[in-house]
Amino acid sequence: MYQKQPHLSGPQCSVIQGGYTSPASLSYSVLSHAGPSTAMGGHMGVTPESVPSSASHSQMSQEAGGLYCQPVGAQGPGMAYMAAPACSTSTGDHQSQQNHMGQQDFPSFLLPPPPPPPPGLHHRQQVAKKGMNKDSMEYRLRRERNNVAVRKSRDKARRRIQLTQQRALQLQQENQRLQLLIEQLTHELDTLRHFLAQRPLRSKAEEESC
Amino acid sequence: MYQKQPHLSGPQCSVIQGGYTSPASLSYSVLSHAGPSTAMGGHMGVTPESVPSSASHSQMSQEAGGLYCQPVGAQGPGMAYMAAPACSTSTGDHQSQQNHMGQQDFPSFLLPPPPPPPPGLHHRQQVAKKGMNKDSMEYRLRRERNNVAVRKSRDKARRRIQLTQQRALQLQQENQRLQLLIEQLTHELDTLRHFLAQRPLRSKAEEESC
DNA sequence: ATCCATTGCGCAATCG
DNA sequence: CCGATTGCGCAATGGA
Repeated sequence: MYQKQPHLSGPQCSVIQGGYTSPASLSYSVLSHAGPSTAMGGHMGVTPESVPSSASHSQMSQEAGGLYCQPVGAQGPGMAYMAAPACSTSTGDHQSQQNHMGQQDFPSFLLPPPPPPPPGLHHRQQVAKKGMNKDSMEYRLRRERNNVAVRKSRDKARRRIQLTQQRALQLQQENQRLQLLIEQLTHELDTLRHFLAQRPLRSKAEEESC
Repeated sequence: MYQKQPHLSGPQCSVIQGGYTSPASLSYSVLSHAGPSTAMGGHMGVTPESVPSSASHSQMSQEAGGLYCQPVGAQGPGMAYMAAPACSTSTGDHQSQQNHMGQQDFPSFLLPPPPPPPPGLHHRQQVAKKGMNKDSMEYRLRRERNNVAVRKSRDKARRRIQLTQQRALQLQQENQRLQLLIEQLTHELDTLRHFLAQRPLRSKAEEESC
């Protein structure tokens, strides 16, 4: 049932273009995170399901990308929309960050601008990752492979969740069954005990005395 | 612990820019969908969890966006990478589709080029949605609200899944407990029965006969 | 008609 | 280096 198309609004050209926004966005702004349910803490230690093995991870990845170069005088509190057209070139796009909320409690420039060089990582690799050309064949191959992996992983997760759900249901039914059986047995036992109570023990010796 | 920043590869300007790709992408190409687990059908009728109320939805949204204007002579089988730079303007971006795989079993142009006008939808609304300026304040507000809702919904789902998991565990333990109790009762009952079997019923009449 | 809730998807970071 | 996970934002859609 795949290969469905929603609308296809714009020009529908056939380009990769890969424009994106994820690596940025302050996310969880005052307005957002403090709001909903358990408020803070959110999806912290909440493992998605039984999660066969991994259960810790880091749950942090691309959060505040646009932390730097924040308009010092952000808009009013609660929202920091900026009508800037675009600062990165067509190739260097992505990471456009929504910069929700806008201002932190403290100037964000104080944070370490360049990621502190983690020991053990080859500079080459870093550059290779960061300088990766979005139009490169290798990049697209990587993306496609990852997309496949993601879909697979999510299907798996869905199945796992569904199984857990079914198991819970079956266990509940089994529980009812067992509880009923226990009631039955208990009743039977009571009856038997009552029956015996009415006829005190009568040993063979006693019987002989008759 | 939010407000973390990953790397900030590019220029890190503070723009919304909203470049994105989702609405397109053929997705689930020969290579992808046929591959993983249950292959086709995938996450079809698999409700994420117990899903309090909604359980049908349509599970289809933006799948084959770049179906049209596919390069007739796609690359080889298995991958359809295209090194096109970008075709949409900075404002009309998003929906760039990866057009994985490339060619369908049949020329995709045969599909209805313009989305068939769904009866019941006002043209105004369509335009309002599709022509939405990515730089508009309203758009950003909508996006941010939705992002908040999405985070909330996902937190909820995580909690629900976790609860189901816990419930299954508790039920399993309860089951063991009940099963043990049943064994006990059954044994006791057997003992009692055996005891009675060895002393045939003795009515009062019989007793009097002694 | 507007708003929130869900859901599938692709991206990037990270884990194994 | 590669696949598996995971958090995130986007867009479509369901539902009130």
